[in-house]
Amino acid sequence: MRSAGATRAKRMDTAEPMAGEKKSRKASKEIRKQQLIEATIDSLAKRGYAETTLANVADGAKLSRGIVNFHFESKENLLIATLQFMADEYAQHWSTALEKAGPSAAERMWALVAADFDRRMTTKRKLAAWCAFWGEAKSRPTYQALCGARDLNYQRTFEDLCAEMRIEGGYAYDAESAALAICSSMEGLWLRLMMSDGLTREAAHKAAIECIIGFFPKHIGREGPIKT
Amino acid sequence: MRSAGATRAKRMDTAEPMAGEKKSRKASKEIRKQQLIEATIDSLAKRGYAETTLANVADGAKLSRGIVNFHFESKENLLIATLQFMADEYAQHWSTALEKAGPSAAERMWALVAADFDRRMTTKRKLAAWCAFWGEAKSRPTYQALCGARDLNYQRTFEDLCAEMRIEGGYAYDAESAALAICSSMEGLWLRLMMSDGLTREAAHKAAIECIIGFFPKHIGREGPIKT
DNA sequence: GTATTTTGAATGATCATTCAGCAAGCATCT
DNA sequence: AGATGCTTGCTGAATGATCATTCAAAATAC
Repeated sequence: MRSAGATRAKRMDTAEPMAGEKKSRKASKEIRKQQLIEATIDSLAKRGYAETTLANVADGAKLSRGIVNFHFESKENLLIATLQFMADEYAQHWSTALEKAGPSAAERMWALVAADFDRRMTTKRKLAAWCAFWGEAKSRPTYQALCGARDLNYQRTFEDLCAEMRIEGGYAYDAESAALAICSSMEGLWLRLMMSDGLTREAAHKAAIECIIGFFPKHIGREGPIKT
Repeated sequence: MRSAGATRAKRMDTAEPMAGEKKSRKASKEIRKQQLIEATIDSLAKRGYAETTLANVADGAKLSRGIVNFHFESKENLLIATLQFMADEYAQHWSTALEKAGPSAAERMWALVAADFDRRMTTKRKLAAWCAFWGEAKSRPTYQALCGARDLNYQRTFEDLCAEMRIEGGYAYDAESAALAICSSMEGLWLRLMMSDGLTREAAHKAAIECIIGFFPKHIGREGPIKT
């Protein structure tokens, strides 16, 4: 194990220049928390939920054993904070993509799908961490709530887009079913990206695009949203 | 805890009539193993993977603490046997559905999708158990292999059906992407069935049907495969 | 009778949590 | 500037709880 001095030196290298007096302390605390969350994601990806121990996390962060309980009070709190972080990051990511997209429903849906298969989101590491939480969500209300909140806005946004295109295109199905099928498909593709080594991010993205083309053939083509 | 006598009496009620002398012993062993596997699925569904202990399983089966190690040697063996059992059952289920289906690709696909949302397969109990294993599959090669084997034949069958209809209908996409999108969608729907209380089996099945209609509009309609 | 199955207490390993003590940052005083 | 004391952050050994596994003895089947 590394000495405390080395660790601290490293932190000071990477941390901000410490302008204010109170700020530097607070920043340090947040940075340390984030460091532990990243180490938790690493361990979840490497060892899975059941085999992730506080010792693993601490070792991964190159810190001592008691550190997690000092910053998070308990293992459960650490895991909740980790899931919270991933959920926030995910929401932030697709929200930003939506803002940057064009005004039409087709453009917005295309952007949402692209965001879901963005290289930054589909790391094996993050997919595995998501999946670890999914596996435990059934029996843990807190995880279920956080995983569910991930969807709630996303799915509603998706439903609105589906409804808009449905009316424009005169499609026969109902918007809820379409949104459900498409969102589920993307989640299932995430699952497979994580599980099998044979599937690439690009192939998964392509499959998702075929899926939305199936639902909105007048609005979306293989090359992108269809301009009218 | 119940007495051993009561348990055994119950087993003899439900077990086969015990014809041969050697056979009855062997049967008893298999029955006891199955009983423990069922208790494991119960515990996975109720408590999740991480919190499932051998004591839970034994209590659930109304048997004593050491029983699992006697029949399965280790906790790991029990879990592998449980996953194996679920995988076999699943494969058996869709294979049977496929055999019973009509000869056309559309009929066969309709039957496969219906099988996936059959009441017997989409119990919260079983979905939760599947999901518990998915969550650990990333870091456990044995689980990964068993979960993957689940797909291998299924997906290949699906790809063949997609390819057949694609040629008949002159659809523009490639069969692999279509099969991937549809299979993933169904897996994602399973995930959601397990997670959220708001989604019903029927709604999930409907969404899956809309998905395949999108891919094969000339072959499949909302009421079933389209006869030509 | 012997062989098989089951029990449940004992064992030892793993792990989360605690906490007394150490180190570093920071302000105040000389 | 250097010394002093206070606060915050961190360490790692100790603690106690949980749990898989073992096994001697008991129960049951044959």
